[in-house]
Amino acid sequence: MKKDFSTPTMKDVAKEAGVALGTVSKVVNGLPVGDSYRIRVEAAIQKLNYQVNSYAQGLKANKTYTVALLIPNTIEPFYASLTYYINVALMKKRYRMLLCATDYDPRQEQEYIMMAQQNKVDGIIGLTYNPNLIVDENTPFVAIDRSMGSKIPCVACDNFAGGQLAAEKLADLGCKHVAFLRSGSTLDNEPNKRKAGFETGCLSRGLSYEMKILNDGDPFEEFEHFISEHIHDGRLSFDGIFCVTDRLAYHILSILHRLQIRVPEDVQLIGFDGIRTFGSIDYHCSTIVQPVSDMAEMCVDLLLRENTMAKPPLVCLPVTYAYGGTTLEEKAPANC
Amino acid sequence: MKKDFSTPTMKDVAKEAGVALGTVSKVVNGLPVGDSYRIRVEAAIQKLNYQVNSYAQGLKANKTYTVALLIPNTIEPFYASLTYYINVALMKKRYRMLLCATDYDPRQEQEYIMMAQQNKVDGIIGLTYNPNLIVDENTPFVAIDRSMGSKIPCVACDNFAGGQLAAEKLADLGCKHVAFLRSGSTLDNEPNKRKAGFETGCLSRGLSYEMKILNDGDPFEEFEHFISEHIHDGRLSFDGIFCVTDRLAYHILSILHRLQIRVPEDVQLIGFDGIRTFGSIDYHCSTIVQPVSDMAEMCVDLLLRENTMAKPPLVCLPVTYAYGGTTLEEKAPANC
DNA sequence: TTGTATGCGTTATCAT
DNA sequence: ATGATAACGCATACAA
Repeated sequence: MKKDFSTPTMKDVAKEAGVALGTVSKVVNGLPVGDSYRIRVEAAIQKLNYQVNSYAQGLKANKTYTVALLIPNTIEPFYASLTYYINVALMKKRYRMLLCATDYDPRQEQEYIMMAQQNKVDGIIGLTYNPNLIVDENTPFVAIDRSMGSKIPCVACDNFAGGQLAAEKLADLGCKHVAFLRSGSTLDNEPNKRKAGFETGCLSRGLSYEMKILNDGDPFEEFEHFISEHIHDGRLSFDGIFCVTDRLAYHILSILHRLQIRVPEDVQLIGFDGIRTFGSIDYHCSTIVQPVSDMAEMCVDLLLRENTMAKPPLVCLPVTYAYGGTTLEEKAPANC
Repeated sequence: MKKDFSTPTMKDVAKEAGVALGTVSKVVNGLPVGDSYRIRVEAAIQKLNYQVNSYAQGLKANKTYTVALLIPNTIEPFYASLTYYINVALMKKRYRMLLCATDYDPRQEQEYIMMAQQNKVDGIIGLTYNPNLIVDENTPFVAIDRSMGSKIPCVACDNFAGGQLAAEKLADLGCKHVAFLRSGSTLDNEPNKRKAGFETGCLSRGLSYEMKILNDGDPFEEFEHFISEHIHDGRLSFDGIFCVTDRLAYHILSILHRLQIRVPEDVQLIGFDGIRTFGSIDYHCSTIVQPVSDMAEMCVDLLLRENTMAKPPLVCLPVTYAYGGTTLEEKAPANC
């Protein structure tokens, strides 16, 4: 019994064109071939609707033009945006992307890494939460937002400068006493530098500040308690807040509304991340903007760079400030 | 010259364990093997850190356990959510996902399809905008939100019922004269049924309505004109609006704010999609909720279903209504 | 220049 | 039950 319904192979093309197998391979790969042969082969390819089998290619060449992306999910705007831009950056270089949504689960992260290795990916880009990931020595790896040792490059925005910038902005906009709010992973990662940057900025501008830091398990309600405690005679005792993410800022905003504190009149609010899901019209809050597209390109560049020696252990990309309605401003930027 | 730094193969394991190649294969695949052999092989696998090569498997078996997802991007909440849940549904069945962000570009869509076919994917799930996609007959395909002929199943939410539900909700909440606003692709797709459903709902409830429909190229500002034109003596001439997406609702909301129209006091607003990126605390507007997770599961089920005959041409999944602050409500649902 | 033969890592069909 | 061998589709070194 012969294969019949299956997709055509090079052998079929060769037979159809009346040439040898190697000749077809050369035509497909753009290697020099006599014109008369080339034409016949191309005609046969058209006729049979032939497409190369990347699996056979990959097996032979030990290269798959495939990269795995490990990311908690694609729903939170920062992850969603990163995923998109990394996909675009890979596509530009004609690489395919294996998406691995890990749900912050260290076990799933490890499982996906093994899957990727079995799939012989040419590299892995990972924003992960497992501190002891086991990843094969000869599978290139680029980490986002977390240092995983000097052999693995880490790409992040300049989180420290971002915190500093937030403090300076609040000072510029007239704040005197501010608060720093943080929740999220206590894992040793780059975004944690936002706090140190903010403190540095406050000190250099003579801003006094307090901090409320929630650890992983803590209930979000604690932020509401914290804010309530700082209301005396209907007035909030600080006039500026820096939230470690836009997500948190969004949450704080709803608390403030509920407590009848006006933003930005009574208190100004700055978040961090700066993703605008619907283009320029869409913002929750003023924010420190991560250069997501640049970070994505950098990840891909570093990952696919041949020269292993030229891979720096940490790359910090510059952040910017963007107005978003929760700070006072000379004037709001034009919409649309 | 021998391979040396490359990853170990079955042959290496066989040599290490002192058994034949076939025996290793059996152990790896869980086929019956003598216990003494099994133990030696497993030890060798451990020692060498062996992992199967899915590319060799795929070549042999003509099955790759890989599915491609074609989606415009992963940034807009509905697409982001769909991507995530499809990834989860695939993972459950131990399938890998090739992410293809197409940017609404018909050419990229076609390119990605060819790439997927060369990659010998076991199937393709696509939310596409190219009406003449060429896709190989023997590559299973499931479409989202767009019918592509009776041979290709289409998965969507019940868009007609959703439009109807929106009209009924507005009627229940006291509206008398409402508006339908729409922008987006004019391509013949399932979401376009929202309009017909809404009209049907209005008629059955005796609601009068007007419509403003923007075509692909039209500037968004037209919505602002439309609304301005319907303000007389500071009052809007309709008391309810149904927007064809949450994205549009969000935009309309900011226009209404600018025009000093209060929501929901002066006019109630219902959108469509219902993605909450930050969990339950996060909403822009009241909305008709698509069952994204169910849609994702359905796509995967249909795609991987062996029995080709059992694939219905169109599957519509039920929608629900969710309060989100832009409609009057008996009381807001408890947060958290 | 074109054709032939071998091997990539695996699975499956054979004998043993 | 285990070991040898062919085949999957392609690329390439080598022979013609």
